Amino acid sequence: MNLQEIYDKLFEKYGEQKWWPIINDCKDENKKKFEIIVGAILTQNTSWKNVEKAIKNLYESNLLDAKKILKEEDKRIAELIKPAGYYNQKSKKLKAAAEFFLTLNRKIPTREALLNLWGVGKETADSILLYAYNEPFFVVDAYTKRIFSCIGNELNFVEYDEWQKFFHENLPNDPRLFNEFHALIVEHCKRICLKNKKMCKDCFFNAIS
DNA sequence: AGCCAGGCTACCG
DNA sequence: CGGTAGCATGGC
Repeated sequence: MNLQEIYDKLFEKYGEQKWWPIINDCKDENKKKFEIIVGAILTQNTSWKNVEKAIKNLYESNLLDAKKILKEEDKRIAELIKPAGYYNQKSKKLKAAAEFFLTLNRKIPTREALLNLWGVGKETADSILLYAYNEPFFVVDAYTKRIFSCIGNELNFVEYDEWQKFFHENLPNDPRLFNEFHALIVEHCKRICLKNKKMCKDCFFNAIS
């Protein structure tokens, strides 16, 4: 199975995922981008359910806004994002990202600039580029590694960039496809491709790969 | 009760 | 350098 076939199977099974944004509708592109950046940071090693609560708290305190985040005290932000875990670190990360976002002045950030931000590593940088800016960067996370270590060509790259290169070289350069593909991978891993392998018997890739 | 979640940084040898 | 402890909540 090639990547396109794997994508088609997942899409057939789970359909369109519609990840972001969860609060702001599409009226204000700038706010939408910032919400996605906040989500990308808050979800680091954390279940999305908890992140949703944190984002909702920020929204209800009128803090889903770069300028307002910057002015607020770390302690207050930490309190609001508590459900997302690591709240002391993440409140600092949000401030660093808010400051960066404002200096962008509505331009698209480079991957290098994002990686220079404290609190942003490769996966978060690529998530921001792909989901907020619609730039064609394939997001590689623990789920991606788990599923592709198992199905298809049983990939076993070590470095993040090697994983990403494989997807970039074997898929059309289409951000919309990258976006949906990553979301579908996550969905399949939440339901079937578990760490404890308890659901492998129900994996529809078994019969194929 | 213990493991896991849409990682990253700092520090250690 | 490569490896790993620390960060922290909530769901199952």
